[in-house]
Amino acid sequence: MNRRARAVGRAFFDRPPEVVAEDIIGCTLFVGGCGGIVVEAEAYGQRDPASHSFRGETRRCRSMFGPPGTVYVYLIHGRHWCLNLVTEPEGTGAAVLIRAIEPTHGLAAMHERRGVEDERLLCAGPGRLTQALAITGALDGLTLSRAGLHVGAPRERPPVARGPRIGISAATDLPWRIVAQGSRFVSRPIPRSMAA
DNA sequence: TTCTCGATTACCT
DNA sequence: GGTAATCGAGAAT
Repeated sequence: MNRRARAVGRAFFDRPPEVVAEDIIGCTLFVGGCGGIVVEAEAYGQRDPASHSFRGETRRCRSMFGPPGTVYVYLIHGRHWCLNLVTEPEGTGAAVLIRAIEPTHGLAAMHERRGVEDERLLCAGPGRLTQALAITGALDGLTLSRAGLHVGAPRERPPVARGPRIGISAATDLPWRIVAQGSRFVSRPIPRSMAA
């Protein structure tokens, strides 16, 4: 890529999470000169028992109830940060979890932060992605622009596949995990038997 | 105040 | 394949 993609507007996030999760596949995501192409995302909706917002607004998930385009970053298992982007309907705790990108820019910095040689393992997983991009809880609650996050519209929309979300114990029947079909940079492929 | 467990990852067998 | 690491949020007491 020789030129930055046009940034998506607030309207991009003014849609339900399952729609944003699908449309963000193929978009570019950059932070501080590092980033790449989004290849995996999950939707978390209102009244979704797998979502942090299911039990209402708490100190941790307060950012999920902010306006669409708000950044929600939380710590999981005491060591990994996970990056979410809030969608509409505003105030209901709907968001999209960015799980993996195909790294294209700032590879040296990302390799250094991750400490791995294999390019495929740089950003394949929510915790790996945030480590590679140096995203922490300091960004929680900020808008995309204030957080220094740049989401760009895709040049072309890749074919996607849907399947059940990973690592949850509730609402496992919803096919709200979206991946770029055939990408080797996803955290794990969707089993053919579970594809929706 | 204490206890339990998690939208994960890396390392070990 | 199994499991330790590690710590904060939320539930339970």
